[in-house]
Amino acid sequence: MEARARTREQLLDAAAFVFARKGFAGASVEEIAESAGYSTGALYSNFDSKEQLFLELLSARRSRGIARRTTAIAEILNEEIADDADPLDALTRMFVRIADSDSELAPLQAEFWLYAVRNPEAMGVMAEKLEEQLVALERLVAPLMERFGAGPTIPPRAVTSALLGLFQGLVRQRRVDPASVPDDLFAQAVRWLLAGVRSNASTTSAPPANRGRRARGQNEAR
Amino acid sequence: MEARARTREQLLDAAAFVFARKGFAGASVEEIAESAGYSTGALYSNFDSKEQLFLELLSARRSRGIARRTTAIAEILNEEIADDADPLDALTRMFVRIADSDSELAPLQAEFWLYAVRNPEAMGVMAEKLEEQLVALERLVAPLMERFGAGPTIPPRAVTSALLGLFQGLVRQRRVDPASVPDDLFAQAVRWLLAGVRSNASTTSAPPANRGRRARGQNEAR
DNA sequence: TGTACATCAGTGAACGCGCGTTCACTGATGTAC
DNA sequence: TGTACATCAGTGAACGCGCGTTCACTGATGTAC
Repeated sequence: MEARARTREQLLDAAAFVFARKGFAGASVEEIAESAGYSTGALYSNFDSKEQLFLELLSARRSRGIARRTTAIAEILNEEIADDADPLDALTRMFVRIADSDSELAPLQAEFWLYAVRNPEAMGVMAEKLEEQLVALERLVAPLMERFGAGPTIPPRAVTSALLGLFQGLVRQRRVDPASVPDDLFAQAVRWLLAGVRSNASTTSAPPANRGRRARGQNEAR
Repeated sequence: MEARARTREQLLDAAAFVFARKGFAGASVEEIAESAGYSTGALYSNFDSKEQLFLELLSARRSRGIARRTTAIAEILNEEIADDADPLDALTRMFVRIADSDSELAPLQAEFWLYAVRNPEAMGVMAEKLEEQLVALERLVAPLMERFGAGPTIPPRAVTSALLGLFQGLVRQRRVDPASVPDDLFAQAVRWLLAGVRSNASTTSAPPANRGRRARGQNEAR
């Protein structure tokens, strides 16, 4: 690799680390440069500004991370299926790993999200990355749905969105209080979700009346 | 109300607003004080530091917001039940309202979360607030579970945690790309979850084998 | 009722520090002959 | 192969700005007599 390109990569690595730990506003370019082993001048020789460095991280790096995690999940899932084991046990391991050991991912993602909420011109890139992630995940979720016998009327995309939201929400919650989100809660919730999808509680979803129901419109004056 | 206490409240209101829009590090005390109609000195006459003001917001204000939202949900739910309508339609409205119109809640919450992740001494307070919210929500979820016929082995607390995670995850996702999280996705997912909980896919959860399964341990050498 | 004084919430200018950014410079590497 | 020069990635001190915090002060309000 060209020397210059390697410097850039090192600066990006350091930036990801420092931004995750201190936040966009809290991180100083000096700390980033120093942590990469360079001077602040080197940073400005490779990037226009602190802001551009941050955005570069979002637009050029996120895709790589998404792809890496998706293939990792796919591998584990396939392995379990080949072993004829419960494929959802794999999700528990994945969940615990991302939630606990990759401790920089969630803060950095929160930082990106806040930046995009506050700087709408960056929201487009953010939406692209989300789309990328949803497309990648859908390729894993669709077969799972079929395997679990979901009704053909259920759009895999909606289920994928829900799963991603559930995952990210639980990861954050686990950081606050691990006890409130036990290791297997995510997989457990996925089981419930898939079972629900299978039983197809689509649009009707009348609650199973466990006591006499009055006909609509007969209720007394409000 | 005492004049001093009112000043404090106004400063706290302004702080919530500015912190939500600029973040903890990005907000300036001058902007907060000015936005409340006071001088920066007034702010320091009421709070020890920018940090303490922020923490005051977390520890003294969050509870109020949680209680307010919980009772609002409870009211709507009860109303729908009294009308004998689908109680989950209410959730759709609630979801859309909090996600779209209360646009400061999610960023401020993300800001608190990031602060706590970075300053572990504040994590305790954060966990207390989460606990408070889970307890409040559980009182709404447990009856719903019963109504939907959940197996008695399913702990309401786990379902509540999952629902809160799902909700918060989808709110954030919706900010990035509203199209990926349609209005009724949250309620839809809740339906799936509750239907799954009813069918009780608890610990066993063997996937419905749609082809011959080999006995465990018979698989060829790895 | 009126006067003198005490209290204290809020003012706003001043301070000093840390930051993002700039830029004249260095020195290693490559190229021309 | 050796020499002179060009290029350019990276240096690091300097600049100026905005910020959090301080503090001597003001002036409205309440109290004592």
